[in-house]
Parts: sequence; structure tokens; C-alpha cells
Amino acid sequence: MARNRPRTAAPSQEVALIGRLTQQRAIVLEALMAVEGFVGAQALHNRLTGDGTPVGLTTVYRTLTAFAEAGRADVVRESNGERLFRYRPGPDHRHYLICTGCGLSLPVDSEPVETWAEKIARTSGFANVRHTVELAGLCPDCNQRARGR
Amino acid sequence: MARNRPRTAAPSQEVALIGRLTQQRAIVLEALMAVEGFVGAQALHNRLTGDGTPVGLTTVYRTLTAFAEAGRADVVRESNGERLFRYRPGPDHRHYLICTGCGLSLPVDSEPVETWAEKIARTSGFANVRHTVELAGLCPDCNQRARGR
DNA sequence: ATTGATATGAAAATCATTCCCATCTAGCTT
DNA sequence: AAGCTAGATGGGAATGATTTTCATATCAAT
Repeated sequence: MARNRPRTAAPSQEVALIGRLTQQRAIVLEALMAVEGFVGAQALHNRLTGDGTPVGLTTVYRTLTAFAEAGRADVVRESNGERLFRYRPGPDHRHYLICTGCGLSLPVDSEPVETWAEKIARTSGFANVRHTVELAGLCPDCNQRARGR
Repeated sequence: MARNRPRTAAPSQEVALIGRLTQQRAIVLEALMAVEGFVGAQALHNRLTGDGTPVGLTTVYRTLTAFAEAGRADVVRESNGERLFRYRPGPDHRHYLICTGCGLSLPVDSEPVETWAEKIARTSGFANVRHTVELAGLCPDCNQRARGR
């Protein structure tokens, strides 16, 4: 058991990018890929524990962090300081519009921002300029729900 | 003692924006205004304590948070999750290029981003869209210093 | 001066995240 | 197939920023 072909992609291949292929990493990865929007490490850990697939919280953190560093996950920061992760199939740099209600994320065309950031980087004299762009709001559904009370 | 006229502006007037005018708030505010770039609450607290103007850490946090909420301070998030504050004289929405070495902040022309963000907000169907844009890098000075080792 | 709403601050509580370290295991090597 | 070891795991303790608690102090209106 445990050789069913995954529906979306092969976690094993992805895991290989960050080191040794272990069961835990595959589990965390699969869970991350199954999530629609952004998730926190703790939430993911809870989900796994609830699903009867216990993985250490530490491992979840390590795996997610490693994946983000490998450029296979996007990271954003909640207003409370929590880090949220999202699996990124492609290697391209992207920005999202995130729903603060449900975590749903919508990739947005960030080309204008990229060029703008590059220009700033070039003209400022600063070295190693990186940028963070986050758009957040209430998606139509959550907005509806919020208005209904 | 403690009735010297501040060099830059009148903290008292600013403080009035967030509630009662107290000595502590004036002190925190004055300290914040005296700082060039962004500062963390703890750093500001240390500075004050060192200066022989002890103010409770709690109060520093409360004051800075209140000020940020009142729109008189900008807030950014460090990679470690720490919040950094910066006094903002005007009420206008601004974005900065921040030096990760020394905290120096350079206001940048963010007009392109604003229009971009507005467009996204309009076309997405999301409500209450807000955006966070952070540019960070090493300022020429810090870069020099970093290279010299 | 009296007074009641606010503000203060030391210590304790939270909370996400990281560290420690004894124990396991993937993936060779023999 | 058994042995080996660098790399991985995970429970619990540690960290570090921020918040809460609550008894005390202070503003500012009366």
C-alpha cells in the first residue's frame, strides 16, 4: 500500500528537490498541494494529525520552509505575524490577491510591479533589492457571507 | 526637567490623535520622530531606557500600535516577524525602500503600484482590498561595510 | 480638591517558530 | 541481504516578539 498514483502531481519528485525522499516529506507535500489557498504550518499539521497521518510539527515547519526556499512555495505573512504557505507548481515569481476570509488566492498580473521594482533597484544604489507585494481583501463569497449578518 | 522644546515638531499635538495626552506618549512619540528609519518597539524601548527616560515596554507597544492605526506611522514586517515602525509626518500613503542593514528608509515613487493595485481591486470583485508593498535591500554604506569583511 | 475614565507597567501569559538531541531511516556500500 | 552513516524525525524545552492582566497612578473635567 501507498503506491497509488497521486491525482495532481508526484510529491516524490518535488521532495527530491529539497533533499532525501522521506515519507513525512511526501505527506506534508501532498497535504500542501491539496490545499486551495494559503495555509499556515500549524493548520496543516492539525489537518494531518486529524487525518490520522501524524507528522511532527517540527517536520512540517522544516519541510514548508525548505520548500519555500527551494522556490516551490509562496510565503505571505498574516497580520498576526503567522506565515502562510502555498504550493507553486511553476518556478515563476508570482503575486496573489488573497482572501482574508477563506485563504483563497488569485494570481494577479504583477508585471507592472516587477518592472517598477526593478527600476527602483537600479536607480537607488541599493544592493540585493527584493520586494514583497501582498494584496488582500474579501472574496465575493466571503463578502456576501459577511454582509448577511 | 523634561520641558525642553522638541526640535522637529510638537509630539503633544500628535499624541492628541490617539487619546489622552500623557507624558509617556509624548516621550515615545518624540523618540519615534527622532529616528531616521524604521525602528522596532523593543529597540525604541531600549533607547529610552538607556537615555534615562524609562517607559514601560507595554506602553511603547501600545503607543506605536495606536499611532500606526491612526495612520501616523508606517509599519513593515522584518523577516523574523518583528514589526518596525516609522513616523509619518504627512497623511499620505507611502512606500519605502528599506535597508536591511541599518533601517534607513528611502521613500520611493509608488504611483505605478497604486494604480496597479487599484485596478486589481476594481477588476477582481474582491471587497476591501488593501496592499502591502515592501522593498528591501542593502544601502550603499552597508553594502560597502559588508564587502569589507 | 474630588472623581471617574484612562493610562501605565511589571509580571505572567500567548503564540508562532526554532533549537536540542536521542532515536530512526533512506539510500548507499559491501 | 546486512551494515553503515549522513541526513531526517519529533517531543519537549527554549526563544522572542507581542499581548494580557490587574493593581496602581494620572489626566482632565467638575
